[in-house]
Amino acid sequence: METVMRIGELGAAAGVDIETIRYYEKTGLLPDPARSTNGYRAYGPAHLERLAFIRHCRALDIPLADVKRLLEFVACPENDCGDIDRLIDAQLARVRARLKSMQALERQLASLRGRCGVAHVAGDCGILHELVAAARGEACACHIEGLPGSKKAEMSTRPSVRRSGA
Amino acid sequence: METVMRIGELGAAAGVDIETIRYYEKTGLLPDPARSTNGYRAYGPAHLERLAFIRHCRALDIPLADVKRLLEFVACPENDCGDIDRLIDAQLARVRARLKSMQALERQLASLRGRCGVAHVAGDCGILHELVAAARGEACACHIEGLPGSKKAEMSTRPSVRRSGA
DNA sequence: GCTTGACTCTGGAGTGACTACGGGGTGTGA
DNA sequence: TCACACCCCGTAGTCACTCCAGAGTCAAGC
Ligand SMILES: [Zn+2]
Ligand SMILES: [Zn+2]
Ligand SMILES: [Zn+2]
Ligand SMILES: [Zn+2]
Repeated sequence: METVMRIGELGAAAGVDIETIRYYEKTGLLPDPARSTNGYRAYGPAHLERLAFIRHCRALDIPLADVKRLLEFVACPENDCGDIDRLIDAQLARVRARLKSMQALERQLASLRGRCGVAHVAGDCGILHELVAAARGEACACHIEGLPGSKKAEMSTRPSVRRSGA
Repeated sequence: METVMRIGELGAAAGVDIETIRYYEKTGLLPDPARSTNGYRAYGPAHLERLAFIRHCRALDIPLADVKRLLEFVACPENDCGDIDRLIDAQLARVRARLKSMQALERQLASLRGRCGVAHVAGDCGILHELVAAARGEACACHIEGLPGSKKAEMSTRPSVRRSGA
């Protein structure tokens, strides 16, 4: 059985949009595939595996630059693995920082949502009132003026990993 | 007391980068301020309040388009507040979805990090092995092929709200 | 008077990871 | 022959900033 795929088949097999595959190729994450006589990309199982690896790393929110480095480790297994550890550590730290601020966010939004009673005019909406009041500096940490060490956790990029169709 | 600020003062007062302020102006979130004779922007306290409102909403990860809508409600308090509720509900749903996938991410990454033992060659690194194995489809939900309802929670944009210097 | 430095102005480009589009070529079943 | 699905390429758009170059403005110091 010859497992030669065109881009659409590869995309369907991996659950990845074709445009994304071409993007990975353009940015050097996927090697340039062979071409059929008509110019269509011709992929083999190795491409599928590599693409799945990339998508799995992306599902872990690992940035493409780091995925590239991981792929180099896969290609060169004789390299030192300390860098892999550090990479995953950094990723974990990023995710934990985001997680923490997400939790704070969730709490704030949940309490905010509870502020809207029966009022139906925006001028009487508790949500809007709360937002305006908070912006004035009451009970909010997002815009304290003279605070020295008031850095928020950085948020980095979004993973998203959405698949188009089954 | 005349509280007329130049852009740098406004930025310092609100803890916002000047570039960000100009960006908000360009995109219509902040109204075009008056200009001094030398062409410098001249802001008043209303601008500061509006900017703080925007930053507070951004700290809640509310996208700028929605912030714009909220500002319209502030300007027109006679409008129906149902839209505010729905907006906050949607935001809360987004945040909760992200939170959930962040938690899953944290678990996956934490277990992944534990995979690296004493090995110092990438070829023997448990992390890399696990990543490759997971990409092949073992024990991972990120790239199941025939699953019908396998949509991942969408991740939307990042807030970041970082302040430059106190 | 001249220089230095801090501040401001403008328009434009870059970031990450896609996503969408326009204008065309290819291949197959009716 | 025609419709339609698939493929090609290059470019531009998304979001919320962030950075830059090149120029103008202003007060203080010498
Ligand atoms: Zn996976
Ligand atoms: Zn309400
Ligand atoms: Zn706030
Ligand atoms: Zn290791």
